[in-house]
Amino acid sequence: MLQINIIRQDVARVKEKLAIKNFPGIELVDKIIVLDDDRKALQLELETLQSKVNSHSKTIGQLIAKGQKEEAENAKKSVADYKLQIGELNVKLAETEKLLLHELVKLPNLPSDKVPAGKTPEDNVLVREGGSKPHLPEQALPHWDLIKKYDIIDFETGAKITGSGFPLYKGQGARLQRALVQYFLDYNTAAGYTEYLPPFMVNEASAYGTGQLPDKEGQMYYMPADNFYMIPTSEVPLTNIYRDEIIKEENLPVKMTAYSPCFRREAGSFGKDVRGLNRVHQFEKVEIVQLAHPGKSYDALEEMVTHVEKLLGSLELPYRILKLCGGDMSFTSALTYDFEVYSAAQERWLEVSSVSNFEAFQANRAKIRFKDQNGKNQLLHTLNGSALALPRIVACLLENNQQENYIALPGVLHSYFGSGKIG
RNA sequence: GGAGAGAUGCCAGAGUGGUUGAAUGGGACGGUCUCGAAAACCGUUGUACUCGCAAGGGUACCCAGGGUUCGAAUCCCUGUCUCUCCGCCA
Repeated sequence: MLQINIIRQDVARVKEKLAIKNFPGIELVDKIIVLDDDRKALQLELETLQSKVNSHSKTIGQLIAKGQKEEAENAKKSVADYKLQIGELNVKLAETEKLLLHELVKLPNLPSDKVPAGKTPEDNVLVREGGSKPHLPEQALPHWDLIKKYDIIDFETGAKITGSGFPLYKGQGARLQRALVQYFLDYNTAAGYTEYLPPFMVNEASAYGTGQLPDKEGQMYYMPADNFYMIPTSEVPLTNIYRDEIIKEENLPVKMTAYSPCFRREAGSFGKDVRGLNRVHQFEKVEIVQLAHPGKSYDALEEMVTHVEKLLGSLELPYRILKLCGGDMSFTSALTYDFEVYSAAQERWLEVSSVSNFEAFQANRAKIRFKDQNGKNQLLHTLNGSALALPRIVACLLENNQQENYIALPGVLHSYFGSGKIG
């Protein structure tokens, strides 16, 4: 959520920035400012009355103490009138605040100055490419065939147990998941990230704090009996660790990593994008999150990009890094780099990580702050990225490394996997 | 799931209807003393919103949400969480 004060400071700039994100409701900005003006006026009126009630009440107390009962009774009567007005104003103010918040949460984060203009993924800017694409033989198989050939992932039985998009990993397939998670966590903690194992369900306040609610409600699995949401990413519990907290400046940046399964309803997805491991309802992911000083968040972002890049390099997968254009960025992000690996058998790029700086957008809603050197509380910047999401990494590992009778695994995984190959 | 106890500032912990945004202690910060430090002493030490050019005001907040009252940290209701006991259980 954008800070209302920042919007008010430079309305023209806010509108300009929203245009880069191709936000269709620019006029919302003016509406919000009018609502905020109303709010201020109502608040002033209300507080003036409350102030009167308070001072009268004090007087009444003193009168009673002196035994002047009649004067006290008269004073009580005069307060009753204020109380009526206060009641009405309270209702109006609450309505206005609700409306203001309702509109304010509709505004996406402002893109940073570094974000290129553009509308579709074609407008994303290629930052770097790395690794080399393998030359596969004619009869190379896509991963959905390879998993059957080696009997390592069973979608049909997963569908029987739960439903479509809930893969059942088996044997070496299950072990590969464990090996990758372990490797990623070790890699992240070696870089100074503190490892967590968070709850996989969160309450409403947490889902709201990181911005999953209210706009992405339909994408989460929901448990009505307890009002819990299954996490779509461990970013949610990790970031919410510091919700409503004030961090000491010397403890910045806060660097966290966690493995978790991720649950996504993916309502509305269809077609070849969802084939095999490309899009599933439950998948494993290791996430990195940073809470950074506002002046240092873009350095932190670059650091995270390098961190993920080296990790992909160590898996010996062909990758590329894209800087997302305004139109392809998420609602909450100020700057995002996407990491894609090349799936040789599908002959397409698959997104495996997305590293973003949210600036103060999440922190404003979740009230994540630090005390600066002047003793003033300031919002932090939040950043996160995947390091890494497993399914598409697995798809590429299988496809790109397929041999006639086995699948070769990159050297870094051998000790974790207990073998150098599948099959 | 059943029974009971509790939730107050950075921490501990008073406070059971009237200048209480909150005693006291600890911590932290500033100062005095000291060559320096410790000790001692003095002082400072919440957040959000809002009015104001400023100085300086106002309002709200003692888990959360309602209620009673002229007035609530204090009384009532509901919820959440924590602890203890019982039950169940990997």
